[in-house]
Amino acid sequence: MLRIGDFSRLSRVSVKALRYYDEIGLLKPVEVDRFTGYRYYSADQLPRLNRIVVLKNLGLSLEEVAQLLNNDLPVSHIIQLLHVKQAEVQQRLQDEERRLVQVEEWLKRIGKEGIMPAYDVVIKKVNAQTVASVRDVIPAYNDIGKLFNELYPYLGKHKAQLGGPPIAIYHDMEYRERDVDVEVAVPIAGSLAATDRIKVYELPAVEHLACLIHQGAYETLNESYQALMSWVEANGYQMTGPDREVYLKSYDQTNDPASFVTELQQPVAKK
Amino acid sequence: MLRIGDFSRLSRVSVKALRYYDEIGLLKPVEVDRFTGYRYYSADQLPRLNRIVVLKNLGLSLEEVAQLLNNDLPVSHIIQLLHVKQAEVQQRLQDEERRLVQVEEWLKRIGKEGIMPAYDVVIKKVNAQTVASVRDVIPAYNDIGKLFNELYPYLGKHKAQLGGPPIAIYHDMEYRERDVDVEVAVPIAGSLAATDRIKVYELPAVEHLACLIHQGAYETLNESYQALMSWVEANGYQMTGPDREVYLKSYDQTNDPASFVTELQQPVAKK
DNA sequence: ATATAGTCTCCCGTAATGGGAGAGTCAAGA
DNA sequence: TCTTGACTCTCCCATTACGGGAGACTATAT
Repeated sequence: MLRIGDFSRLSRVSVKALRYYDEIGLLKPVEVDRFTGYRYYSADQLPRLNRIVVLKNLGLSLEEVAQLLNNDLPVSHIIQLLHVKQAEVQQRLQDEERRLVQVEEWLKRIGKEGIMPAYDVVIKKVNAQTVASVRDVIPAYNDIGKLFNELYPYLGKHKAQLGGPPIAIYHDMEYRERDVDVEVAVPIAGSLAATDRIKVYELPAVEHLACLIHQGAYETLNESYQALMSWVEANGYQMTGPDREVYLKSYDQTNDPASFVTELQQPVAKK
Repeated sequence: MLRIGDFSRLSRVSVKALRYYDEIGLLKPVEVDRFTGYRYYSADQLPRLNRIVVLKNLGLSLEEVAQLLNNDLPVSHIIQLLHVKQAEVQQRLQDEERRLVQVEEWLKRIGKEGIMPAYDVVIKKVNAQTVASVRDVIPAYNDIGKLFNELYPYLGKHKAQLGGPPIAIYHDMEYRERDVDVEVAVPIAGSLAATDRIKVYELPAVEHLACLIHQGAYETLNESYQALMSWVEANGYQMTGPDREVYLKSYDQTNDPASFVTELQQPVAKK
């Protein structure tokens, strides 16, 4: 009979952990003194404890370890659990790899620029949402306001319930100075009648959207676009669809273009 | 001004998380209604929130994120922190890789044998310990008892305090049927006079010891040895020193050889 | 008898939220 | 104006696998 300290030394498992395993019923001492509460273990219990340690290192929770050890499950079930664990480990492995790339990217950026980077790119997912939209080829970017001026009065007239900030979608696959194919859309709740010019439909969900918040006037948007594109490049993504601008803070909330807030969104996929 | 739900939708950060960030002072709403407690955010806060998300994804704790964002630390400090994080990520990456190998090993074993594996190998570290030992070349394994019979009476006579179970160290680098160079040792606490035959010295620590618990009579030890060696092979280790047997439960505690418990220990290093 | 080392239970803390209760608030429709 | 439903608030508990520490008791050696 071994006292907990001796058993701990033999097994290299801490006393605290042993008491915890006792508490959750994973490994009970062969004997507990009814008067003093002292736990007494036997060397015979070392194999079980070793197995606990090994399974834990495999990434199983103690609850899963207990399942594997207590019932004698069918082997198929065990294999299944291990396959699940394998997938989890692979997932975490990928996560860590991505993390490593990104830490290195930061180190590179900060080393080059000598200051904290000025922008951050986040990968998001957006759900499908019903929108009312107008799409047209306009002479220049600045004419985008006209499309909104077409859309908003219509929404007001039909008392549509707005469901979020307005969005612009640039359908050209490359950059254009003029004759820009652009769609402006506003999320709406409920239903709304469409017209020739104004479509109402469900904007599909996008799984991976590289997003960057642009602060300031629209004249400096191109810098932010460049930053976004180079991030996409550097992080091993490729662009998979038309990019969007979400007007989070614009003329409707402030008159100072310097305080505008716009989110640039670029659908991407891992290369 | 955005209510927390709107801000949550725009940022894709949960309301719970936003409230938590508020609580720990990481991102406070621009305004909190003094009567209702409602939090009001501004779109201007999205860049900061994005940065929080990005740094969190890099593996920083929220406390570290707060440090980076609140003080304007010297850039060198930031770089240093990132290097630390880089090392951590690499460590976790390695851990996961090892884990993956081991999960696959288990799947292979369980697939081949059709049942739960019968043994487990654990990597341990042992500290240095003072031992009293006798080393000799004995005709056969069975004669090992004679060495103990030489050692134990001496320890008893000098009232030595025993510090753990007895150990045998096999100094031959390869397996031998006869003329085995073996050392038997017993950890002791305090000091003890040595003799010609009985040495007292500090058995050095070993960083990586592949350990397997053998249950049963010593006649079947060789099977366990084979299991241990093939595990070492399969997991990319190599043997780096003489192996040991630790007699956790033996004649001194039971008369039934079938209930003996012995730990086989093989010093190893990663290949 | 005493000193020392070991053990017991109980309670708190971790990191970053998620879940839920119960109460109050906001905006829109009838 | 009232109601309804969607939001929001605070507070409390739970998660994982223990580690730290307090205060009390126990075992063993001198």
